[in-house]
Amino acid sequence: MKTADPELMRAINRFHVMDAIRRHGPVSRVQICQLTELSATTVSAITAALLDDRLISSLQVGALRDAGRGRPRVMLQLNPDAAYVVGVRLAPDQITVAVTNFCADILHSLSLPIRIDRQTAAVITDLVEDGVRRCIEDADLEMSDVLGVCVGLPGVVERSAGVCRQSPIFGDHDVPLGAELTRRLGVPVSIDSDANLVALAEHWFGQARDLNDFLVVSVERSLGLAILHNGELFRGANGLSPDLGDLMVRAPGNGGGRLGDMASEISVLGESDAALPSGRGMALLLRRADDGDKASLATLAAAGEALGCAVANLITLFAPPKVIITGRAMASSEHFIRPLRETVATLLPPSLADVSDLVVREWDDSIWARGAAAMTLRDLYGAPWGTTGPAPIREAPAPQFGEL
Amino acid sequence: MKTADPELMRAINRFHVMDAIRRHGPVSRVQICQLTELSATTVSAITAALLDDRLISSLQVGALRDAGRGRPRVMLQLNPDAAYVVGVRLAPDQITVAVTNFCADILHSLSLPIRIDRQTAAVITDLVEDGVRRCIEDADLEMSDVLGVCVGLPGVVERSAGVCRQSPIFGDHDVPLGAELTRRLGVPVSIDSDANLVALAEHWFGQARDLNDFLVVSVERSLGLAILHNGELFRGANGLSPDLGDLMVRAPGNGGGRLGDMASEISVLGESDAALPSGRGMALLLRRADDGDKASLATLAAAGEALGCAVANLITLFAPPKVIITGRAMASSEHFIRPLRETVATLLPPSLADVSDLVVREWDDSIWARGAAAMTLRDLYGAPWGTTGPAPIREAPAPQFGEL
DNA sequence: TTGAATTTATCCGTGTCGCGGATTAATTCT
DNA sequence: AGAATTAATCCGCGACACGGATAAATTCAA
Repeated sequence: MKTADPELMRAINRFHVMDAIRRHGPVSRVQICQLTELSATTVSAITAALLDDRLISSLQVGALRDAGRGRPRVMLQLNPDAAYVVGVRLAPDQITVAVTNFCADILHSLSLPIRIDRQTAAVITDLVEDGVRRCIEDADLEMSDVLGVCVGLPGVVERSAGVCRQSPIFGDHDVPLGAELTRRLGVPVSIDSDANLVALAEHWFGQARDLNDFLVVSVERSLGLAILHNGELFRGANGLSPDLGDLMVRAPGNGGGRLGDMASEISVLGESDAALPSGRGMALLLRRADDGDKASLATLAAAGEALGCAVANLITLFAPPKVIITGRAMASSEHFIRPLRETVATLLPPSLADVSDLVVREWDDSIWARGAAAMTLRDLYGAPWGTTGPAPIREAPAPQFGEL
Repeated sequence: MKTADPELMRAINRFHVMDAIRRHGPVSRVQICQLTELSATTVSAITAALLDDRLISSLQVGALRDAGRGRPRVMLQLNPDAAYVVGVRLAPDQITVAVTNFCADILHSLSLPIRIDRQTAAVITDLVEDGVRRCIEDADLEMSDVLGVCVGLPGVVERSAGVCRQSPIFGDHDVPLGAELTRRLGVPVSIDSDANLVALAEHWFGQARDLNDFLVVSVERSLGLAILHNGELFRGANGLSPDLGDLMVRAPGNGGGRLGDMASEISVLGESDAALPSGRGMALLLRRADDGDKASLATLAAAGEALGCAVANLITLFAPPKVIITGRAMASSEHFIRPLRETVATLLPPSLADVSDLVVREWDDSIWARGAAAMTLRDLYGAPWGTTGPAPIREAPAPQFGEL
């Protein structure tokens, strides 16, 4: 851990101010004082520096004429043009690229519907490089305007090393995607699991803005998991993102096995129908279930129960107030979600029965792009040791000891 | 999170110095400079303050006459008498109490072999109070000498609230043990899961001193789990300690269910033999297995496989370099451990095959007592945000002090 | 035995930071 | 137009970390 000096002090407080501005929209200096519990003097100094660095800008008056008597407050906000970042998402059947500004607003996005399932890593890297260059061009920007790129993909990703340990996208293991793309594009490229990006986006912009702990479970071709714990993305010991598909579960009704072979879209479809391109098979299955087809219903229920078992275990471990189930098609089907809910309710120990709220959320393509942006911007905000997210939630503290 | 001011700065650096002294035995100021990367001036100032507070003491010369030319370094160490703390462990069949000094050395300990399984919380509290008072007296101390008490017990414990949510010890749920004992004893009493105490002890004193990530799985009457992640004890969202027994697993061979009903000593014995007092039943079972009794072997193997399944999932999530299996009797039987190892090896995804080293460690009664002491002393060290444990991970081996 | 060399620990001056109180700035109300 | 009010900045203070100079305590060599 870093040793404390005035510089660190400043970095910490500067981060607090940035974070307050990001979270609470256009905000005045006095409000920042209250939010951060810093003195007016300090806030003034820090905001001056931030304005000087053009990371924030002051909103010209004329807007908020809030009934106040004295000198009007000048509102500060993130400067949208302080930096641009690119988010890339690799899914089995498409590559999506988006450029965002410093507020993580999407300026331009681009979707390449290509089946990259079993392409070689080299081909995929080519496609990503071209997509990024094209998207930047279409957004009327230069490569030099871009501060960083973040690539999200399913599987086990070691962010700190920039290596994809294992993914349904790549045939190979240990693909050094980050370094290779950094070399080709000439800007820093980080990679992360797609679930992590969604979790960060939910935390910064979505329905988990006021939560420091929640899970995101993504159900698509493969299963993704992200854990936000204590306001930070949880990573394994080596910075590994955990992979939900590799958990072993036992569903109440049937046998057990690798979760990814029981509850992902790919496994569900394999059982009932040949996989048709781009979600047609799933749509078919869901329609059949809606029509009351026993086999389809059973298939979905089995998947839901298997995933429910894993979710129950995760709740037992992390006790998150909220679990967000997300994904494209299957995740929003009641035939899948109801068994999932019931399984969770059955398996959870009584002491944890009510801690978690399980919600379903369909995502649009923009959410992960904003997550990718946020992931890159986090560094620019200068977070000294990571903490991001909402205001601290303080319980009654543990018993303190008097001074000796 | 706290806002940064000079006071916090000092607290951080002060903690670093304390931590360096604790970890690297008697140590000179120059060495502390290297360890903490603080300037000599700062170290001097902080150590002076610590000496003034009598938290550390300078070792008189005469010892280390290390062949050096100049002014000899004066060694600093924790002052053993800076504070005394009491550790209590509640197990189903005994209460153990120990008093330690500031170095977590045990001064006196006391064991009450009482079956407290289904006693009322009030009775247990009485027993603990008496035991603590008695032990302090036997150690020739006064209550006022004692800085704090930490109680470790199996089950789900919410340390920050001082509440035992659920435990095999108590019939009731949500026992506010911490507050009640604090009131009765007049000193701060914290509570935690016994597994957490063992984990902290391993981290401070045991075989995980150089690790920032590891798991402790305790196999006794019930199952305990502690997770040390990023140098800190992992707790669920509300400060809940996770409970291993509540995980649902599926063992490869047989069916599945709640892990606590499949792999704990109590469950194993229930299947094969009536529980005899204080481990006799387990000894019998193990002897039978050694003699080749098929049923006993199968019972142990089933338990090992069930636990192995859970451990595999935990490794998938946390990717810890080390997993420590601990406990009294069963945990050290090869008939239990071998199936466990094999199950883990089978279930672990290939990408994680070699990340974790699974070791077995029998614990003596002292280890958890030192853990309880450490848990209480941590606060006194003034850790501003928790970080405890070994030296920062360094590529090059720790610098030697001979030269310079 | 005594002075040079050497290593350790402290002292002093400087710069940065956050903070509280006074001061200036920009409004609205009367 | 002046008083009241609220926002932001300025000024002086104390705490801290740091680098370089200084004092302290020892060994080595003559």
